[in-house]
Amino acid sequence: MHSKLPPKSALNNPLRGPLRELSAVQLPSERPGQAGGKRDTNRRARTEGLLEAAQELFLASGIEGVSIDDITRQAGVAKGSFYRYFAGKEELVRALLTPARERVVSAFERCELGLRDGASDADLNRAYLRLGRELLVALLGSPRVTRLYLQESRAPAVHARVPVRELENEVARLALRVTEAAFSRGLIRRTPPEVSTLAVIGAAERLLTAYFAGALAIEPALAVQGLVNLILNGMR
Amino acid sequence: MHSKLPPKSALNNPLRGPLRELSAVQLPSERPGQAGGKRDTNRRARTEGLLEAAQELFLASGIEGVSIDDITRQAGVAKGSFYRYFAGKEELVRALLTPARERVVSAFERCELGLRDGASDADLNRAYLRLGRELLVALLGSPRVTRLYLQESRAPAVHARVPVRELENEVARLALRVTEAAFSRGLIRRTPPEVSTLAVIGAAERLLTAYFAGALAIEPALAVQGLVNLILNGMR
Amino acid sequence: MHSKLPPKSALNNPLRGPLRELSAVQLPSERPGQAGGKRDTNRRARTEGLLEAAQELFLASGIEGVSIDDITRQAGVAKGSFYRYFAGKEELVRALLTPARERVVSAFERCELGLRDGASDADLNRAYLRLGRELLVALLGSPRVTRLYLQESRAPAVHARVPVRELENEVARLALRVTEAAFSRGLIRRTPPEVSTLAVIGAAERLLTAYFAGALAIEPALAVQGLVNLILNGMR
Amino acid sequence: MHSKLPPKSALNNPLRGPLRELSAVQLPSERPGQAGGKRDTNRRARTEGLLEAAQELFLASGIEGVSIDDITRQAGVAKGSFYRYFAGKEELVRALLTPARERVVSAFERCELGLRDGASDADLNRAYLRLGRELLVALLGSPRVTRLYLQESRAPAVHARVPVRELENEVARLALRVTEAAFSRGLIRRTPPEVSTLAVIGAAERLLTAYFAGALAIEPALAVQGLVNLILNGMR
DNA sequence: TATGAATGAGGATTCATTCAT
DNA sequence: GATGAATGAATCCTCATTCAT
Repeated sequence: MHSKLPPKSALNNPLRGPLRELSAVQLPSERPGQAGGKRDTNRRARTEGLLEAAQELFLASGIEGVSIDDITRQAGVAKGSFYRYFAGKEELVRALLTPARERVVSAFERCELGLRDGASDADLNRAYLRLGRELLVALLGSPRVTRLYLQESRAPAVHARVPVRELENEVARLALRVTEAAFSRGLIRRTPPEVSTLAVIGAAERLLTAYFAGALAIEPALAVQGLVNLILNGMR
Repeated sequence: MHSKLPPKSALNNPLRGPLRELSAVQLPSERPGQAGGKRDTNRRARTEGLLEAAQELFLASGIEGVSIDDITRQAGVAKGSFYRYFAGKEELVRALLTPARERVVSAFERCELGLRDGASDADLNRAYLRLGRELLVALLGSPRVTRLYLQESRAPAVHARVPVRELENEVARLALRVTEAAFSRGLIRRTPPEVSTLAVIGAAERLLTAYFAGALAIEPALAVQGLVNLILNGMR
Repeated sequence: MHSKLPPKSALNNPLRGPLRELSAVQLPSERPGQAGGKRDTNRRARTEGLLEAAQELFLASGIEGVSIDDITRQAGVAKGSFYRYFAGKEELVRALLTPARERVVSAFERCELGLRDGASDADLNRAYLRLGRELLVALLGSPRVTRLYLQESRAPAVHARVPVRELENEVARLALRVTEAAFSRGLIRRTPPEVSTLAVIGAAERLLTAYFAGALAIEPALAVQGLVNLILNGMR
Repeated sequence: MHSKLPPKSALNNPLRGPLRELSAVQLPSERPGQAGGKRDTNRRARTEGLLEAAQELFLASGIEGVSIDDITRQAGVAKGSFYRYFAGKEELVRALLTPARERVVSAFERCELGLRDGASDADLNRAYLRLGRELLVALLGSPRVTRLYLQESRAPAVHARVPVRELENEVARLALRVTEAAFSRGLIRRTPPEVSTLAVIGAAERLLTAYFAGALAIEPALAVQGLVNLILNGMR
């Protein structure tokens, strides 16, 4: 079942190439030239260069603190070229989030299914652990996108931050569905589903933030374990 | 148990006066005119007007999305007047946070003391509940500052956001000390202190965010109860 | 003949009090209060404080680079008070120049008289030497005003620099009259009066500038001697 | 003897094209477009237009009295365009001075060489006359830059005036070397080199200033002759 | 298609001057 | 009289977006 996960080393080691973490860059579709042809290749290279540059800069200065000029200068392309690839900063942010978003969504859906099938406490335990592990893999597999999400997902949904907030809403919605699935089957009792859902999300996000900031002494995998323990069994 | 909480109306209804939530505006002291004189009154009114305007705008557009022009226009004062009261946006943000910061710090300190004195599980339970309640009072007593903190405390510490991140660091530090106090007394066992501290902070912040966004169906006091239950006893 | 000159030490040593070099500060005349009374004393103190502050700042940053704010802050008075004493920066500059201007004018006039009376080459020599000496005394007796004049007298006559340029014109006019007096008596032959006049002025100003900048290794008195030698041997 | 001087009309009449006096505008080289292509042409035109506008305005109001807005308005370009061509006013001033600076430096160097080779009094006389003539040609060939230099070279070296003061220092240094060359060969005796150097510079600058102000009745070439006479007869 | 030049609105900050206290 | 608060124009500089080359 876990055989399709990337090996552990891929999670902890720095990624080799720039933006290796982004699997499938989204491109406008109605373009001339064959897929894989020279034009297509150039277009992809440009797009990835811009995304990579923007990603780096966003993490350093925040989405709002980075100008198109900054991005194109960092990417080494002309300013005018930016607008051939993205309608604006908001579209670029959307493109930046899309691959990770898809992975997170699918992780949630798979986990939800697993949760529906389980029945015993052990099943619940296993499902939640898998939820944590899969999300961890998804998030740590795109560390910079994750950091971008973490740092921008709370600020007001204005301008280029809109797609981040959309993702934030989607995550909350997906997570709530998971919790409600568990709740409806009587596996969770004491806490209202909204509360426990948001609490878990908040806890996880805060731990991730600390991890990325280097402020968490322990391994993220252990932190997940600790978090799941905490969630399931409480502090005592 | 809830008798010390502010009445519901105070939490959910808009505050009457501008910035009622800010207790004591910080002012430079070496100014002419008697305290309480006309000049002093005008000065305080201006300062509060600017803080109030900035607060409103920050919540709507984010700190970075609001210009000095926006603030002075909203406050109804001349652009140049801003700089008589604040050295820049960063200083204004600092002034905005200061009263709440002090209240939060003192709440943490009081709670830490209570925790040190307790010995039994019941003591722990009580101390944590009081921690939650006191912070809740502090935070919901300054709802807009709290929202400002929540929305800005994750983004990069650049420019005017610096004071928010400073506060964020301080909160994490204070909370960790509380947890370590409990941990050192053997009241918490299973989870490393950093993990449980950050998890609780993250959970609380997320719940507050949802509450302020109107996305939490239940009362915040109940949510706190639920959160503390969750923390202490786990989901099961 | 030299008995009325200040002693040498007064020329070379730094002046003790601030603005000691300014003898008679010009004040608006139709003010209430007796001359020498408390009001009058305060007024003079304020005026001198502002002039002193302005003088210092002008030398450091140029007349145009200094704001009213800078001056009042440096003088330790309220900004509004400035306008009770001066109509604006231009008037302040005028007040700054006036005492030195009067001294220079009278020096020129005395020298011109001496030149008209003389007949021999020795008379000419003496008159010119005295001219140089008297101007030197006048200029080095108000070193900061002199520096201000030197640094501002070439730039366009706009705004607050107008009075400096007026003085510059007056100096050129006075000097030309001196030269023409000598020329008309046949004491100077080879060079047209305008040329020699302006040449001498320019040379003297440049040497003074270097002296004040600390770029002239020799004593100013020796420099004058050298300059007069240079001029006289050339002009005859 | 005067045959190599520019004809009178060239000196007194306004120059035909804009900034004809500036020989080679300095441009960043790593720009796209062929040299001489449309882009290159436009770029040069813009640069010259800005320099020309600034030059005119600087002479009228002084460097400090002219804003970037003034310059772009006068040049007929958008405000933002200024910064594509110059990092700021200081850089523009530097660009304005550079061609003239190079000409002056080379004139000094050639003259110094000539002076080293000469031996007799006649050689000295000739070398100095040539020095005067060459500098005159250089300075009157760029009359507006010369005027700019004259009007700004004494004021404090702040902000955009820094390059002017740099040039002023360089001129003094070069001139001193010339004088020292003459001095070391025994051609000048009575006056210390610093004094005579600065005196000559000051005299020449003052005469030029008067000439440009229309306050010198005689021809500049004659004035130079007069000045050299004055100097040489005095210095020997 | 790629480039970077052009634009002018918008941002922060300063300033001279007036005026209420 | 003295103070410093208020004002809004002015200044420097940046930015997103468009467009000629």
